[in-house]
Amino acid sequence: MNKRRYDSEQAKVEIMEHAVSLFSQKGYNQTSVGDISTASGYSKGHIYYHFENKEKLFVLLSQQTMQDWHNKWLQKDCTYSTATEKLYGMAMHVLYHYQTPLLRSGQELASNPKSSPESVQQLYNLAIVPMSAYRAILQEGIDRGEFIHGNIDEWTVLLGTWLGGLCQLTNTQELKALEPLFNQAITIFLKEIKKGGI
Amino acid sequence: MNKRRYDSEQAKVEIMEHAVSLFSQKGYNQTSVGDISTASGYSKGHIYYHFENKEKLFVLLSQQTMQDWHNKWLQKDCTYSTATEKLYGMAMHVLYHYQTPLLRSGQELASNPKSSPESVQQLYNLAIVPMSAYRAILQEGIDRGEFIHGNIDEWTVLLGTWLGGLCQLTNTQELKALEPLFNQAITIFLKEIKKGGI
DNA sequence: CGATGATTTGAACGGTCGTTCTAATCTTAT
DNA sequence: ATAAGATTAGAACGACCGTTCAAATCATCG
Repeated sequence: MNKRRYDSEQAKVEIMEHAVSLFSQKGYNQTSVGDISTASGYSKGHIYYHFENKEKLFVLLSQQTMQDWHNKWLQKDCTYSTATEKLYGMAMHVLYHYQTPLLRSGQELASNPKSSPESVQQLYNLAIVPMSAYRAILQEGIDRGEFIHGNIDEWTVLLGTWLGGLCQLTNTQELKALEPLFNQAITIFLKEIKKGGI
Repeated sequence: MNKRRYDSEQAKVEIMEHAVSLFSQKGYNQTSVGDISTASGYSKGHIYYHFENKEKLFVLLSQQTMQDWHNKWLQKDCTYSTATEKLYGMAMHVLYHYQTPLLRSGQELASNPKSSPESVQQLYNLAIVPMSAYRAILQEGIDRGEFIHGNIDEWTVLLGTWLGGLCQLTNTQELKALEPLFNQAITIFLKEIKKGGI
């Protein structure tokens, strides 16, 4: 009744790490179970010992990645004292920690009619995580009197789509070089919502 | 030496129409040549009579779609009298005519290592088309004295990513319902760049 | 040691897909 | 009408992929 017999858990972790890397680089459809097998050094059969199928593996990795992103944000969140600071901090957090390539390959899975509806739903649910984080900051800003009263749902979507759009640039550009762009987006957005900013 | 013998050109057009539709709905990898054959009613062999391979077909369709989008914009462009009006007009043009699903599936092709570098390059070049259209409006606004002097390249990227991000919503929402969101994005953006807008 | 159950492998299956090839059909020109 | 060339169909190939399965290996416990 030991927790670990002979390190199957370690193998599972290694498989997941290589799978995340491959899905991010090549996308969902273009990453084969054989690729994951070769990269991780474990047989294809062994992957199916740990995971029901490729689809479930991908959904699990996506959820775990998003969870990880959110947890890291919550750690930073309390280090800022104003909602305005939080917005700039969030922009950097998105730039450096949002796993755009992995989450984008989820669209491949979601657009495939053969994918199980359950998996597709689980992937769509992931989009709620960042949106609710953005919304929390905006709400806090209103409550604290930093931001004007406005349509918070609309603001959330506008902010989310802008940051999401900017993230697509991470394919082709250095992250460091994108910092001014992300900050400028926040600055422009703040002009709209900040009290006395008109 | 007639132009059309017996309507092979018509067949080619029909194949292209169905291919665009399928690539948009199911993505690049999940759309097989067999799918296009079934949908169009022409045999797989016939598709290869008109097109060198699946990859070239997709690139051609992408280019044609982008060209079409740009041409339609140029027709509208001259009906607006100010750069400000053009920005709002562009937002609607993007919302209703930018073929997000098709162009997104280009990322599947581009992320596949087996794709020919030439095709990947051609797809990346497509991104220049909308960006230069945005830039032209911003430049005109500055020249006409509507907009302040600022970093036009940065503005172009910020506007482009925002509209691009908003386009992702067209998957799940009605286009009509997105109009206020697109307009609001332009309004916020204009507050930053409009003369005397501070 | 020997049994038991967890772990791991690698071959094999069934299916799909992009592409090629050959033959058949059709149009046009002579 | 018949040859020549354009067009179309459909079978076939070779490669790959997700998944299954039976057998082999290993750690632990009685």
